[in-house]
Amino acid sequence: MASLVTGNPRPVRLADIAKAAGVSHGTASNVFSRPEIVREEVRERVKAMAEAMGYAGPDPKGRLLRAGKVNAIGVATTEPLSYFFDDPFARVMMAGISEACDATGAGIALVSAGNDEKLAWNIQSALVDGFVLFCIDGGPRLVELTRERKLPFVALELGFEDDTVSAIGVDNVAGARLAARHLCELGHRRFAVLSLQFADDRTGLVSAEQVEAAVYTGTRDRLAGYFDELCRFGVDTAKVPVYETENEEASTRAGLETIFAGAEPPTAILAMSDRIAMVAIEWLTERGMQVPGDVSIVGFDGVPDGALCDPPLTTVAQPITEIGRRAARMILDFDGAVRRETLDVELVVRASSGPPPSGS
Amino acid sequence: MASLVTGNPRPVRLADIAKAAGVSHGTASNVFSRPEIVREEVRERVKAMAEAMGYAGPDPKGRLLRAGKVNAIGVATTEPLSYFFDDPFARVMMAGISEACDATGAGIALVSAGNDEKLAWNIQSALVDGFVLFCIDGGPRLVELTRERKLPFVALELGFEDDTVSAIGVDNVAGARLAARHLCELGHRRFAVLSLQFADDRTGLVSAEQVEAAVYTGTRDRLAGYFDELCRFGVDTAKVPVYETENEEASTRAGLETIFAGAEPPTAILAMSDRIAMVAIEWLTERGMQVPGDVSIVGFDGVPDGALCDPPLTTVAQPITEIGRRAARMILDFDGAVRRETLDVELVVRASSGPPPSGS
DNA sequence: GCAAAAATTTGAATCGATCCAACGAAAGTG
DNA sequence: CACTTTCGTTGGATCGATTCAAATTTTTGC
Repeated sequence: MASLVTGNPRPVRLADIAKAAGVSHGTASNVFSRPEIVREEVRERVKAMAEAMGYAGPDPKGRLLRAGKVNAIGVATTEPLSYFFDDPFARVMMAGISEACDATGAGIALVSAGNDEKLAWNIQSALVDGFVLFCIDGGPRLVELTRERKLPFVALELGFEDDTVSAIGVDNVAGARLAARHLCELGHRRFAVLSLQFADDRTGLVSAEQVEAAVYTGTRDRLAGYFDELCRFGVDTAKVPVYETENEEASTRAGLETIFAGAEPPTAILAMSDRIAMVAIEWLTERGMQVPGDVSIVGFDGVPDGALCDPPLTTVAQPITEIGRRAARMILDFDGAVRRETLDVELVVRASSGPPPSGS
Repeated sequence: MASLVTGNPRPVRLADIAKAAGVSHGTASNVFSRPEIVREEVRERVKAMAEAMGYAGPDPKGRLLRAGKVNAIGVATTEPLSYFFDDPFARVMMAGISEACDATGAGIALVSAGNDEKLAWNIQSALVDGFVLFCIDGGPRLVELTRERKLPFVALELGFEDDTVSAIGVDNVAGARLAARHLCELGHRRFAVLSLQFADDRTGLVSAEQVEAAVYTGTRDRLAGYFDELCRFGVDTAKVPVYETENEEASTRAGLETIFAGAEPPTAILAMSDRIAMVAIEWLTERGMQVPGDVSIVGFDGVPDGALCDPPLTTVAQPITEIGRRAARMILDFDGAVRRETLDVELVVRASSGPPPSGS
C-alpha cells in the first residue's frame, strides 16, 4: 500500500497544468478561483488535466502570499498547549472564540511553547492575522513578544495597566463588592481572603504595603472591592487575613492552614478564583467542616465546574464566553484602534454560601 | 492612543530595509535568519535601520512559501470548533496531540465548519503540513475531502474499513470482550446493549441483518466482542436487545425505555461509550434503581468524567492520550507510508458494576 | 458584412521572503 | 609578489499562486 504514495516527485503546480493544458497561468488560476469567467470548454479541459496529473488544487501557501490575509487568529499563552483543553476557564473562553471564528469561517491557531525562546519564535512565525493573548501567566512578556509582531492583538486577563494595548476584562471592583456584600448580608462578619498573586513568585499572608505595591492590578482591584464593601458593613478589614496563592492546590491549602490556625477562624471565605474556592471546599470538607454550615465560600470566575461541585459554588461569574467572542471579533474586524472593554460580572448564588453558624 | 497604529501604510518589507541600509536583500535576509555569517558592523547597521523603520521581522508568509513546511498540523472534524473544547474524549485526545506538538515545537490549527461547503474550503485552504481527522461523525466525507488535499493525514475513530488511509484505533473486539467477561464473571446473565450507530441516521432496536449490513465496523466489532464472550458464558445472544443510539441523551433515554419495558429487564448494560453509560446511570437513578445494586453498567472509552460520576463508571479505557500523541507524531514524522496502528484497551473496574441482585 | 460591444484569454508584475552560485576583498602562504 | 583560502556580499532565481491592464476572440446589432 505504501506505493500509493510516491516518493517525493515535487508536487504538481498550477503552472504545470497550465502548460499541459495549453493555457496561460492566468486562465488556469481562474479555473479554480473564478470558474464562472472561463469558457466551459476550457474549464473542463483544464480540470481534466489537473485531475489526470494529480493536482491537489491551488496551494494555500502560494495564495496566502498574494492575498495577504491568512484568515485565522492565533490564541497564545505561556502555558503549554494542553492548557487550552484542560483549564475550565480557558475552555469556556475558547468556546466563545470558536463561535466567533465559526461564524466568519476563520481558523484558530494555538500558539504556545515550553520555553521563552520557543515562544518568541512561535509568536514570530505564527501564520495568523492577529492574536488573542491569554495573560494568565507571564502576561508582560507575552505582550512584549506579540507587540513586535506588529499585528493586531487583544489581551485577556491582562492583570496590569497598559493603555497602549487592547484588552477585554471585567469590572473587578464591582464583582468583588458583589461577593462581599452577599456574605455580609447573610450576616457574616469574620472573613478571610484567598487571593491571586499581587506580584510574581510570592505566596503567603499579604501586608498592606505589598498590596500597595501590587504588580497585578486585577488582584488589587478585587481586594479593593472586597474591603470597600466589608468596611460599609463595619468589618475591620485590618483584621481580615489576605493569603496570596498561586491559584493552585498546594498554595491554597497552605493558605487555609494558616487562616484556620488562628483563634477566631473566619465564617466566610472570599476566594479570588473558582479554582481556589473549590480547593477550599475540598479542604474544609476533609476536615469535617460543613460548607456552608460552618464556613461559607464565594468564588470568582464562574467556570462550569463550579455548578457541579459539592456543594455547588456561589460565585461572581464573568461572561467568559462573551469575552472570548468579543476578543475574536476584535481581531477579525480590526480597525486600527486600541480598544478596552470592561464587561459586567454577575453574582451567581448557589449552595456554598449561607448564614454563619448561630454560635458566632 | 489610536494614533499609535498608523492607518495602513503598506508594511515595511525586508527589501525596503536592505535598500535603506545600502545592502543587498540577500544580506538583509541573513541578518535575520543567519546573523552569524554577516559582519558585525553591517549586522548592527541593518538591525538599527530595521528598528528605525518599524520592521516587524521577516514575514512568515514569505518565508513559508520558500520553506515549504508550515510546521503545524491541522486537526479536523465535521463538528463545530467548540467540540474540541467541550467533548471529553476530544479534549483528552487533544492533550495527547498537544504534547507531541509541544515537544517538536509544531503548532496546531483547528479546522472545522458549520456546513459541508465551508468545511471543504477550510480543509483546502488550511495552512498545515498534514491532518489528524476526528471521524466521530461524517468520517467518510471528511476522509474524502482531506484526501484531495494530498497531504499526509491520519484518521482517528475511523469506524469504517479503508486500507488506503492511515489510521489509529483500538482493538474493539478485545475491549468489548473484556467488558462482557467482567459482567459474566460477576454472575450476570440478562444483558442489554446500548450501541453506537451501525449506519447513518438510524436509532432503535437492531436486527441481526442490520448488524450484518453495518457501515461502521467499529460498532460491529464491539458488538461481536460482546456477543462472542456472552456466548462463552452460555448466554443466548439472540435474546439480548441491542439498541442503537446516536451517542447522546435523547436516543439513549429512548433506548432505556425500550429495554426496561420488557418482562425480564436486564441486570447488566453494555454501553458502547461512556457518554451512553453515564446517561444510563442518570436514567436508572432517576427511576429509583440502584447502580450497581439493581443494574450494572460498563462503558467504553475511558473519559475522565467517568471517574467523577456517581457511581464512578466501570469502563473499557482506550489509551486516548497515547492515540493523540501517536497521531500527531505520524504526521510530524511522515515517511510516505500508510500505517495502521491498533492499540490495546484496558478494563477499568470502578463502582458501576457489581453482582446481579440476589433474586435474579 | 462590418463596426461596436461583450466575453475570454494572456502574460507580466506582485506578494515577501530564502537560497546559492559567483564574485570581490582581505588575509595567509611559500 | 603571485596564488590560494577565507570571509562577506551580491543579485538573480525560486517558492506557488493571484491580479489586472491589454490583447484577442466572439457576439451582437443593423
